[in-house]
Amino acid sequence: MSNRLEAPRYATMREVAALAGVGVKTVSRVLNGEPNVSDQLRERVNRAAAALNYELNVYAGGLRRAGARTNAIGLMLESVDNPFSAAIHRGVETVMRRHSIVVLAESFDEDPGRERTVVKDFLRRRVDGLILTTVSRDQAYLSAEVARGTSIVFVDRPAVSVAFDSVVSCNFDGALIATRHMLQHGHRRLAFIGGNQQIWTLRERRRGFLDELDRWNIECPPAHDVTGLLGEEEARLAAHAMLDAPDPPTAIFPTQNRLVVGVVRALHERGVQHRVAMVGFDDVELLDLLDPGVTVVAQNPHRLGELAAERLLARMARKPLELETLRVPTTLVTRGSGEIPGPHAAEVVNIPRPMGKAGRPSGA
Amino acid sequence: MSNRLEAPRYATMREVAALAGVGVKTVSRVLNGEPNVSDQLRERVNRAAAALNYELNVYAGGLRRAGARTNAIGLMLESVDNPFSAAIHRGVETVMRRHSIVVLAESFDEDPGRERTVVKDFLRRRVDGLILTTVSRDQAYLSAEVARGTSIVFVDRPAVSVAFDSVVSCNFDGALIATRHMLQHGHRRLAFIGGNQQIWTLRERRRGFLDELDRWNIECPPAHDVTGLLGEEEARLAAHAMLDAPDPPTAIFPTQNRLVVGVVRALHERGVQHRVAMVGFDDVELLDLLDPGVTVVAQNPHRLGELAAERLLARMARKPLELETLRVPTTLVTRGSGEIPGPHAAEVVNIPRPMGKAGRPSGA
DNA sequence: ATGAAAGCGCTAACAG
DNA sequence: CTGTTAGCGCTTTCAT
Repeated sequence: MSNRLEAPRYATMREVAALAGVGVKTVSRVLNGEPNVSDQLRERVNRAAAALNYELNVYAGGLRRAGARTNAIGLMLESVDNPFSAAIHRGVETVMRRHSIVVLAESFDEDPGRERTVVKDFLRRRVDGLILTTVSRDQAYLSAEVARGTSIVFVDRPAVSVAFDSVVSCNFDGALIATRHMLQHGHRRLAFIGGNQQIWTLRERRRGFLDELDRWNIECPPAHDVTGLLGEEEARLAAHAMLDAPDPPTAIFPTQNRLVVGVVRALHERGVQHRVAMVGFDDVELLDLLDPGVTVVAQNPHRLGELAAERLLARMARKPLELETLRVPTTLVTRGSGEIPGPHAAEVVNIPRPMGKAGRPSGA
Repeated sequence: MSNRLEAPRYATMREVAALAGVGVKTVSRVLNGEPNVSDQLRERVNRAAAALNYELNVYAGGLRRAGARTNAIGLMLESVDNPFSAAIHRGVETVMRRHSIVVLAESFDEDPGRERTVVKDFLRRRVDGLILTTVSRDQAYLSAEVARGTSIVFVDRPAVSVAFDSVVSCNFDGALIATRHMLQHGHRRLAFIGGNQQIWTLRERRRGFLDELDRWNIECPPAHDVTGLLGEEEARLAAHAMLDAPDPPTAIFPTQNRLVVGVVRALHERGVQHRVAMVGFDDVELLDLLDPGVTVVAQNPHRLGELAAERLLARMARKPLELETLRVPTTLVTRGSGEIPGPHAAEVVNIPRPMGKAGRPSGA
């Protein structure tokens, strides 16, 4: 007696064919916009489909179709919720939409365990390609995919153990420029504030920081080289701790959007935002309206997403391309906090030339 | 001679069965964790599957399985890129992950045309349910889905023409409280800054604003009741225009995250952020660190997402539930900008009691 | 405990 | 131009 259906009931092509009084293949032709159907039948089929509220089943079709494409790709991000990830997501979506490809996005929260689960899930859904941000040191679990011919592009962080295309920001360069900027403004006691050392971007940024200090023959004491911070709150506390300790830094370099916010908070809480300089890595909305405005090295996550998507499409089309790591430039955006003069501001003209180790002239 | 495959090549169950020397059904049993397989065969199958790098094809299975579920839901958002939408997305994902359900998120950019495309796309992929944010006045295109038994929940904005469950914020209440807050601080010339009037949330917020003004017997001149603004930049310009005109508002009420940022910018550009009051609708990161801090009515988009997801799961499970609109409270967060005293601050005790029209005592 | 056969909804490959 | 048949990869059904 009960008419309650346990699951939504979709009409089938066979039912549409029956109602229209035609063969199934004719229905398939009409609904897929194929040629060789008379206007009359076309009309009848459309009418029947509408009457039955028919919707094509893309997966049933794909099953039979040669080289079965699902017209879906998998996108693994740190978190769909993080503005940086979300911008990548939008960039990917924008490009994929032009090709009627759907984006399956999943957060993996920097958890290597979840990383495998998510990828496995994508594969079981037979996505046509993968765009991945990862933390795993060991990406051997992907080598099977290489053999199979799955198209994969890494975004934000390059692949480690296997050779895939990658699209990344110029992390090293950005960090180096930020560091030089602080040095040129007379700072010598700089502090590095960073996240998980497992993450490639962090290591690159730290390398840029230390390299530049090295060129200036400056040591960074361990107390001013803090990594492993998990978020805004930890960065805030770390900044407070540093500034409470003897010989505090005169300039701070937080190297991730969440950490930038944490450090800004600490400086404002102590009311030293006009005395202690800072340059952040990653731009965050409203940073320009703070007093002082916060100088940052800005990335272009939307562009990262677009490029990764375009690269993936090329791979999926089996274009013969060399393996490549595309690098998206970073930009120093000066707003005040990074231009607060340090104790050595007067000596600026006398600093070692920032080129080559130990002050050697470039090209020597 | 060429071995280059045009598409990734996945091993089939049949191949695994052949290699393991068993029947296909046995492979199916093992790989789906079904009982009634001897340890010996189980072991052999797993070995063969690993050797062939086999991955289950969820869609092929679902085709035959009764009540075929895809374990995917469709989530339509304004933009995956908008922090508000992204927080909803994360809330939905968090809940769905616990049920091994994947979220297919798509941006529709407040475009009614795209709205239909996206929903159609979801249906063709046979998602198990839909969580939708919409602009369309006419949602008749969904009535077919009701008939079919598709589970649908609306989030952020309720369904208009058809009866579905909805999960929304207390927009009216929030706007009313924000308005009262400004009035109680001595402001009488308030300005409303809003987006697309098509959008329900905007209309609710405007209604809350005008209702409260009405209780205080205050008129809002058309020049101070601006809607249809498309983003940060338009809001910024609108605020500038208002403040340039005669009889400028002494307090401004931008009613959306993008618009809040635009107005804040305008106030800072003119250097009047300490003279002109403002209360925003929607919280935005770093608003608390501005000078003055920006008072807002905060929503809880993550919670909206969680509730919508839970409701959808209940619907998908065919639980017998009444149609319902769940309301998530909004919170006034005072930070300074909303507490700037207005010209009538001294009269605060003499204002009409803010209850009932025309100052009538409540309950009369 | 195991597997052969049928069939999910669709399209490829052929007839007519 | 139109329709029939087979079969995509899997699970159901039902023997063994």
